[in-house]
Amino acid sequence: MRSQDFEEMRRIRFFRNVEAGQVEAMLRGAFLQRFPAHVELIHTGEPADFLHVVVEGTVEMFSSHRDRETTLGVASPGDSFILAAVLFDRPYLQSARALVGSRILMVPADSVRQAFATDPGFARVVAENLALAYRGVIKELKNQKLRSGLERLANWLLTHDAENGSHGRFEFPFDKKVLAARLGMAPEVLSRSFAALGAYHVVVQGPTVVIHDAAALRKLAQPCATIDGTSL
Amino acid sequence: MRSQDFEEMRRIRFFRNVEAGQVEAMLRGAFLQRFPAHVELIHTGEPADFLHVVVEGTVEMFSSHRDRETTLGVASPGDSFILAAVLFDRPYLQSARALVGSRILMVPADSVRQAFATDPGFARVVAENLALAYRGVIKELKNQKLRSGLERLANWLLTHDAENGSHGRFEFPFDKKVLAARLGMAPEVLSRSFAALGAYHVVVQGPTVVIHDAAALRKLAQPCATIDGTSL
DNA sequence: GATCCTGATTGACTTAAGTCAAGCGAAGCT
DNA sequence: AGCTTCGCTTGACTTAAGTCAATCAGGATC
Repeated sequence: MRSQDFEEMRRIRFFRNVEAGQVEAMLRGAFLQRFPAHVELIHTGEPADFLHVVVEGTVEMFSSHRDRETTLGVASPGDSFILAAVLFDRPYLQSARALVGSRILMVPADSVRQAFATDPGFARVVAENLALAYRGVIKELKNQKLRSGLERLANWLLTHDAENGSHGRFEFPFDKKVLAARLGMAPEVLSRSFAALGAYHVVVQGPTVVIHDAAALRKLAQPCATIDGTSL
Repeated sequence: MRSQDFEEMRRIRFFRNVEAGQVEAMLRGAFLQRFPAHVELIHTGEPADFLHVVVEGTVEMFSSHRDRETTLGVASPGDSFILAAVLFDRPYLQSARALVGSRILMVPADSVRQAFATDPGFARVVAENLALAYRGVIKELKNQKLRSGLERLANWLLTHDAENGSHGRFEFPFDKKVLAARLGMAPEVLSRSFAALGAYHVVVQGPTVVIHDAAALRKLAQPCATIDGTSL
């Protein structure tokens, strides 16, 4: 890794509140790698060799079983993934692929475990990350089991709009079929769901969405802090 | 808490590998409480006042939204719950109710946060618990999104049998309607699924199940280490 | 420009799962 | 005993979602 990269890495969310010495120790053996779109970074079942942190780009976490595949989440810059597997030396439960060209920081598992064992501050950061990740998955599970496809879509639109300035209009950050997998439905069902949202004054024109009546959409979506809250 | 209880609590899985002094500090302000069956211990959305640890009994973790309700997991003796919420002072994402009369250790959230901040050993234990919990939910989410109801049931039967000595025969540890919620299906669907498993030589007689042909059931279930593995 | 892609949409149909209602049977009560 | 209650099952039906196939639109390529 080049020296100007060090500075950039140290600003990453994941390394905030971690002792400078520990960060450097972890970065020493680390790689900063560029992956083209659609490339698979890690594969379910393999041993956890590196902790991955998204520096730039978007990474889809997914998993397959038999002939089915589903998306479990999408990682954005600043997010780490497969931390739990790395820490306790377990096989990955998820696969990851770059959705667009991405820069990924790869920290050797040993360094992470070393830092975790010796630096209580880092252990705290790790626990916080795990707690947040855990709560995120719980929410996703509730989202999945307690809502219909249309409701999940409506809520996704609302939270995505809120995360992007609440203009009531935005572009899709990835292909609609990725969104479909993300929401746990077939692409065709997503199409039909968009059509159904016409009744709630949501208009989809190619890659852009306009929410003309947020109140109506919210009435359908019934957002809930213990499922959607991006903050809690 | 009585003094003979202290000894019992210190043997709990959750307190293994934690400094004796820290354990005592946490237990000092703790309650050991008995809850009758069907009583709700905590409720979604409330602030996290106590860390709960199951000493005896079984606790169902669930959540409701609109007019729907679903079971997110079942905690057995030795399991703690809502650790993530307690640690970072967030509202509960799940509700909990006793399935049978249960003894629950309740540790004040402050004590837990205190121990987490001061004892690196405890922080490590906490991170391990969170990592395990996280991986558990990821598996549950995959189970939910990648398998049909019948497949989920088949796998539940296999793992439950394995956890109870692999005799190919066991009694249900809770009502079938709880199992149905656990598996994410209506009770009626569970009934029909049991009927459908007749073709695989699974016989259900009231509260007992007999698996006559584990190989056939396994062929249907297609168990997978990255979904079912109780160990990984 | 013509051609290929790939992603998205639409229609017709199948399948999985939920719902409603009725009936059964064991546990518990008076 | 007679009764109720509750959990479970079964049947008939509805609804949500998946599947298959055809079509269309926009970008790339040559």
